[in-house]
Amino acid sequence: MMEIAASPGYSPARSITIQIATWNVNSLRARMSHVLDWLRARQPDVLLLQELKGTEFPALAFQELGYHSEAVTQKSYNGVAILSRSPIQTFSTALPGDGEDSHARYLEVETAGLRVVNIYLPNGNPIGTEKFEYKLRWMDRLMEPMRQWIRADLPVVIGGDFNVIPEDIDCHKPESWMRDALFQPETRARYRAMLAMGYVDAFRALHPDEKSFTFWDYFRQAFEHNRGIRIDHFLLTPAVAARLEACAIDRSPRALEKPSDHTPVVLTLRDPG
DNA sequence: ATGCCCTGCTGTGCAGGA
Repeated sequence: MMEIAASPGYSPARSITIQIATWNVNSLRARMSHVLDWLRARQPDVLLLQELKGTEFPALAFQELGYHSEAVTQKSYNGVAILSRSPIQTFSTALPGDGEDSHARYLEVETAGLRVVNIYLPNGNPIGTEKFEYKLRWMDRLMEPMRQWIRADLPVVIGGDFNVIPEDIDCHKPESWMRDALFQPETRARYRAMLAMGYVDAFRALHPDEKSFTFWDYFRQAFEHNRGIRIDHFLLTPAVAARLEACAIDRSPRALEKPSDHTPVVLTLRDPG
């Protein structure tokens, strides 16, 4: 549902915006209190969740906060969900192109007047294995519908955990990631190919020189030292990019006790027209 | 070069994450 943007302290021209957030929670069961607290505080119109890590999905708890929801789950691993204040029409619960692929990593819906695609792109580590090949094939498969959405000039928001460090600026220390699947030339070339199609990286478009991260590993006080990477992204088709108002990383949940290793990214879009 | 830390599982250490 659209809402009047809060504007404490001053009164700009009335602007109607919609906020869409993405958050890899690294187990929904372990992070449920964080998610509920954050929803109450931020009240995004839409929230994309990744790494649910279980088959249970507490739709009722989200409904009590005013959210419709749709989830794609599997035992132990992966899992994605979309919450929305508006009704949700589900288009697809699996990425096309491989009938053998049973991972819960893709959810495509229509809500709030947008096509919203939630992805949990494969990690791909270690390189030189089937896991890395799976990641590259998954990216190739994703690019097929992405081309169609561009051709059809659809208003599409693709958000989620891409497991891609796009450029050097997106990590604290590039040398540390040289042998990692998230930073391989093949991985980054595919991400760049998505941008070349016409997709806009919402955060980077608004903050061309900002070194900000969405993930800090649990080791060696990485968050405290801000040794992180930017791997949670929003890619927008041109029709949506024209409405781009803001894209912000909310570091606060990462500082809580027992946090996810990722923190939310919040996209703000202006009203169409 | 590796582990660090965290999660789920029917486990009592492992796989997977990034």
